[in-house]
Amino acid sequence: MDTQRLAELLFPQITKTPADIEAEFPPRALPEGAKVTRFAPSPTGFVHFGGLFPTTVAERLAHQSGGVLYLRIEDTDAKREVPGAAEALIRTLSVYGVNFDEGAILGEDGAICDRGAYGPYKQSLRGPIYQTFAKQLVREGKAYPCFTTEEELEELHQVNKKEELKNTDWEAQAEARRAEMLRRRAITMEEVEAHLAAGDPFVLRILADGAPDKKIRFTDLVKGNMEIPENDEDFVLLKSDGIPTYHFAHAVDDHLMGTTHVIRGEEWLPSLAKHLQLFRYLGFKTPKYMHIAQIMRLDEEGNKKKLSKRDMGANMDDYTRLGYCPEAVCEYVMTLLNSNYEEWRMQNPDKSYRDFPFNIKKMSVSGCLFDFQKLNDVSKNVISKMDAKTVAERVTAWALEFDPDFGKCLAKDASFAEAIFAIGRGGKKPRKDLATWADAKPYMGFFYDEFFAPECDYAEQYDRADIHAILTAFCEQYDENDDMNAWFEKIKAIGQELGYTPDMKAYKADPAAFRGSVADVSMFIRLAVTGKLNAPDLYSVMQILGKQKVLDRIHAMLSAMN
RNA sequence: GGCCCGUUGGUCAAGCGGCUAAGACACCGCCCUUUCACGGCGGUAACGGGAGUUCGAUUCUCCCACGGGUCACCA
Repeated sequence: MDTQRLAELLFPQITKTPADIEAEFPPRALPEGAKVTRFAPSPTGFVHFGGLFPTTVAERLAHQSGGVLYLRIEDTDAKREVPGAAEALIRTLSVYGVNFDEGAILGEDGAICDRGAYGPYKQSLRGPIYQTFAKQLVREGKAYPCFTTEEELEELHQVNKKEELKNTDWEAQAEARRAEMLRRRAITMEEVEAHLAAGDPFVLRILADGAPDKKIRFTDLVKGNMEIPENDEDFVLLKSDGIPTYHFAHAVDDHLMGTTHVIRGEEWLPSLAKHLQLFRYLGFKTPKYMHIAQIMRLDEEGNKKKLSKRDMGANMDDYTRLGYCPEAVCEYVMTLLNSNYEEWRMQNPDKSYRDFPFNIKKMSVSGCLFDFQKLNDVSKNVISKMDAKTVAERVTAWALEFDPDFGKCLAKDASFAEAIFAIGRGGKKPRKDLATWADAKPYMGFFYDEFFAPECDYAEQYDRADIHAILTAFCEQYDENDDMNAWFEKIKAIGQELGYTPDMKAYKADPAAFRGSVADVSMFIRLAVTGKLNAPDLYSVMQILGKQKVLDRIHAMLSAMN
């Protein structure tokens, strides 16, 4: 077959050569060791937690090494494309600290535009570039056109659609494919001309030179050394619309754009042989690869499964809605990404995670289970370090969107809200009771009459008359200007008169010797004032609430008891 | 089913031929404490199984089991 002629027949419109293209994409001038990484999403949906993972690695590696992080949109599948998805992707990533130096970025008008010298960064706009390399491959006899229609292929792969495939089906299918491949390869120039004359669409397939029983030795930066079988499948390079498949676009773009490290999920490992083959065919230097373990979830049977779109915690918007702050999510991601991160964090409690020396060697090879409990713990620590003003503002902002009734209460008086969140904040041992912004209402909602709802009654064992007497006495003696000590001394004294000891040690040693303790007295008052058995420091609560409201609530309790 | 990857406590994990097998989360107990939270102390809990290499295997090799991923004109 005259491959030179075939190339011209197939791609008459392509006049450039690969060398011309190469000249348009000169190597990057970067310092030694600088890494060029990328995020290359297909605009088919939202950002997935599993996607944030490799992306964070790419971001850290690039920016930590003085390199470049760029974004390339892999919109090679028009059928699946979701309008606006790319824009949303970029915005979400930005929230989680991933910002791009180059590529398809968001302009001031909110639309996507290119920045950088290696564009266009949308693959759908790079058709001629791919075709130039495709033409070259045809010329060299490394690729050929295939006129098999989608329907025919469908028929061939029909068995594949069924979940419960039997052994024999797989074998039969593989056999059928091999036969089909040979048939396709045997296409003659006459047949090609006839098809072309008839206007038949075709795909361009690679002419695979691999033997599956031969292995390629390969080193993945995360997975280490491995042996993978050579590729013998004539996979598609260009689809019938002239747009490349992922495999082809990956090789061409990552080469031209100067990617040094390809960071992606381990689900790509099985097609690695294809990529290696392509880089070799095209004469490109292969980048370094990092295949990152997947995040898993537990299914009904208790087995691990890849975290999928529909799972709670997959969509990054879930975290926003649940009230997790991005800093906490990033922090959690870092703990999963590098096993020594938590240790570093303990030694550097106030540094940004960006100061952490990210280390590829400290990455896990196996997939981990998503753990909300751990996220919550991480989040509590993150929030406990924020000042009251920040917490108040962010809780308010969150509530305004997801819990408007509560949000409006908070927004009404910002300094009041700030005072609420200042309780127990700061100092060496700050309260850690907020894992999410949504936790604020159950903890602090009682400050607002709208959400003040005494949630339980006094336990049976307490004498109603005692409670009544204590509350009444407290009302009589309460002085807003007392300091905490004086305030508490009064409470102790009130209790003691009725046989409620202020000496907790004595009480614990022999509870039967007393009617109760000052803990019980405090509880009576706390329940009346906050409506809850558990609340932040009662003295602070009263100071913030103000004398009138404190007395009102206690009086309300008193009359409710009658 | 083929191929590839993986397997240390409930979870995340350190370990890289010799250790009483770290640490964190969760859980339990104690202490601190007017409740809760915080903090402190302590506890329960692990090398999937079998061969081999070796004086010695969690660590190296092989086999098995289990789990995951993948087998498109999707990425």
